[in-house]
Amino acid sequence: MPREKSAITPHRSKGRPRTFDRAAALNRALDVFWRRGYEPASVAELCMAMEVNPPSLYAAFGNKAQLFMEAVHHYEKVYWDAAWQLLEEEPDLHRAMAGFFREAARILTSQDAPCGCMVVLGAANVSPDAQDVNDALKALRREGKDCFRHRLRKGVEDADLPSGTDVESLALTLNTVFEGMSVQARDGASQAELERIARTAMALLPARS
Amino acid sequence: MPREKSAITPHRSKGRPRTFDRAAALNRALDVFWRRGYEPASVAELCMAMEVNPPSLYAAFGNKAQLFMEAVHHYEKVYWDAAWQLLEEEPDLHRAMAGFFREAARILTSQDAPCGCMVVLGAANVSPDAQDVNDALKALRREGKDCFRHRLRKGVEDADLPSGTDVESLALTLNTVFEGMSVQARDGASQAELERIARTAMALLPARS
DNA sequence: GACTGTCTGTAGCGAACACTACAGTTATAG
DNA sequence: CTATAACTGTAGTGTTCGCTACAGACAGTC
Repeated sequence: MPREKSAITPHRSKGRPRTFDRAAALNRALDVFWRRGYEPASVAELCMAMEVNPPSLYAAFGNKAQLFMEAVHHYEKVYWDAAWQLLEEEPDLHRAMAGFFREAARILTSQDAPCGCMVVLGAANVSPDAQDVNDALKALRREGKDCFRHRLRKGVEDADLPSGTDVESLALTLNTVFEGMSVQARDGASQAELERIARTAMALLPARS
Repeated sequence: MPREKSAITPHRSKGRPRTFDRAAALNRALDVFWRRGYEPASVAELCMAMEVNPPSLYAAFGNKAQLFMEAVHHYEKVYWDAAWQLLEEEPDLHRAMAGFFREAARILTSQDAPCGCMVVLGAANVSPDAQDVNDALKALRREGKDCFRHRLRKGVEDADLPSGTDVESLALTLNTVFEGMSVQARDGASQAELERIARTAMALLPARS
């Protein structure tokens, strides 16, 4: 009965084995980065939360930027993959969009503290020397926009939207609402408020012709 | 012929007069804060841009946080006051909204570098010890939301909108689009793209009943 | 057993941060 | 003129930042 990951990752190589759970530590780091953002999260605070000393952190994750990227990756996988998949795979476009936004409202308010989406706000203010981190998040934001566009295009093909629909403008706008919801969430908007925003924005989708 | 402010503010008090133009220095500071955000803008960089040494900065503006607040205040006054006034005073609601968003698209792309709105993104990631700065911006964001709500309510009273209009949801959503536009702008969206988003979002406004 | 490689905690590196002590300068007040 | 008060540049302050040198601990390999 092989397990994918034991609590303490087993070592088959030489050397002293790691004494902490890498996956658990990554989760703790994600929590800190999500709440604080990239730069305000200090390595000291990360170490505290991860219950690890700096040398162990650097040995396991490289440096702060790499740890952040890995945390974002994990964040996307744990929190958003299902939502994006729902958007893509639900056959009916209107239900797909409504479902995605409802899920987004849930995720954006799932933390006990209000922090919005890590991809949208996690590296909003960043020194010029950490520009690569911001660029990576920017690429992820672009992916989100592309998902909207792609799904809307499919909606037109499926005749869920009128053939004359301005897919490009609609994708841009829905993506803007989506990213705006992160700002709202960080300002303390409740799940119900975010759902209301989402439901209102759904009116932008033309009915089946 | 009294001038409101001479290039070098005249002193009627004792002591050595200031040798730099306070207003001009504030403008330079605004520029730095706008591009970089609150925390990544270092006092050293601010001093460089303002052509002033640290002691002069602190004597004239208090500290970094106060300088930032004053810069934000100035930013609001110079860039946004006219837009909010247009929103409030243009009699026709649909024209008021469209005008405001068109103006917003212009302002958000007016800098040579993409940076979005200072109120929305200027202190997005901030250490816990600068929380008061974030709180102040949050209050300004709330004001914006209230402006939308107030204007929409007036629109219903003026019969520019149907009497059954859900003003609250509409205000929340338009404000979300507005704040989302800042994220788009920082990601490099052009004025034309922002206008397209705005025009698309305008479809949320019900026609005169 | 000796050898080797990786992880561990301690302790501290240089750099950058926001901010200021201080002495000198230049204005007004009396 | 002297005294006082505000601003000036130089040259720092203490703190925090991300990161690491180092020595000891612990594993597999021979």
